This record gives sequence, structure tokens and C-alpha cells, in this order.
Amino acid sequence: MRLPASFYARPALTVARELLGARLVLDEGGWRRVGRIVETEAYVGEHDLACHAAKGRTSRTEVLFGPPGRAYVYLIYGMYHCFNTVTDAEGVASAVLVRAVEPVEGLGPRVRTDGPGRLCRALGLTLAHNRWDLQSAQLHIEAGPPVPEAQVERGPRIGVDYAGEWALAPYRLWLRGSQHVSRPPGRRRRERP
DNA sequence: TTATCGATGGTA
DNA sequence: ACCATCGATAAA
Repeated sequence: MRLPASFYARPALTVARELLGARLVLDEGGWRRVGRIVETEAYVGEHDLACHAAKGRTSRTEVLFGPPGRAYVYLIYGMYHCFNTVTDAEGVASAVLVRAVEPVEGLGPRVRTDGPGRLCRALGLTLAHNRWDLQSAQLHIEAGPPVPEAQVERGPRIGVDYAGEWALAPYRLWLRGSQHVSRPPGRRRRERP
């Protein structure tokens, strides 16, 4: 079932939680690729200094102020892309960054999709998809089996140290134990079989 | 294993 | 100048 616009019309933190376990689908050029979302980050509004919308309304951030359920894709460090879903009511400039997926379909089982840049590279998401409606046949997100609360871990967002206290807010969510999370807290040593 | 560094281009 | 990253390399 394709997630409806009403799904995204809620606070970013709620959407970030509910997106865990859902399936990101890009079906384009006769190539359907699907990834199960295992890591997200919420950017909750203009007052959130880590949110791009904190810079105000510009051509780049305009989409964040628009209706929920659209894609916000931007270029980072000149060579990678990051994929977000616009959330909350129109006029509330918030979004959820999808930081990692697990390959499900159309991707080699070995391709790395842990990390916002890697998953966009693997799926082929680029600036060309910016502002797309997530109800489109080519790009949307499908509901997955419910994820129990015990499987959800939370921590500070990655790479937003410039945001002061906002960098400490536990707005990063991920599936406990997933091998496809970008920065698992306890993977320094692998279990011995 | 962790730490450091450079690539590369849109945005302001 | 800055940047919601990544991969190569070095050090240990």
C-alpha cells in the first residue's frame, strides 16, 4: 500500500518513526528498485537550526514550506545527494532525511545503501527528483510490516555539529541491529560464530 | 581499529 | 565560504 499524503502531514519526528520499515520505491526507466528504510532523521522546522529551512525561504528551501508528501533532494559536497520527504502541514518547513535502506529489489544484495549519499547513488536519486510528488508511480513509499517500539533506537543526528544544542536532540532513528544502518553504535567488533 | 583529508559543485 | 558525505590512506 502506497503511503498517502496524509501520512506525511504529521510532525517530522512522527513520520521519521513511522517510515522505519517502509519501502522506498523508485520505478523509472523500466527498472524498479526498492529499499527498506532502516534509518531516518527528523528536521522539525525553521526553529531547528540543523534544518535547512532555518536559513529562511529560498529557492532551495521553498519545497520544505510547501505541501507534505513531496521529495526534497539536494546535492551535498558537490558529489552526493540526500533524499528527504517533506512533512507536517503546508507552511511548516520540516522534513525527514532517509539515511539508510536495506536492498530489497532491483539492487544487488551487496550494493551499499548505508548512508544518505550511498542510498541515493544506489537507487539513482538525483536533483532531477527534487520536488517530486511521492504519490507518483515512479517515486513513492510503501507501507511495510509494523516495527515494534523495542526495535527503534534513537540518538543525535549526524553531521550537524554547527547547529549547537539542536545537534544533541535525539532526532536520528534506526532499526536496532540492522546491518544496513550508516553508523551502528556497537559494530566495532563482530560476533564470533 | 580509529583518524584525517580531499574531492567537487549548488547555494547564498 | 559553507556543506544533513564518502572513500582512500595513514597510523597503530
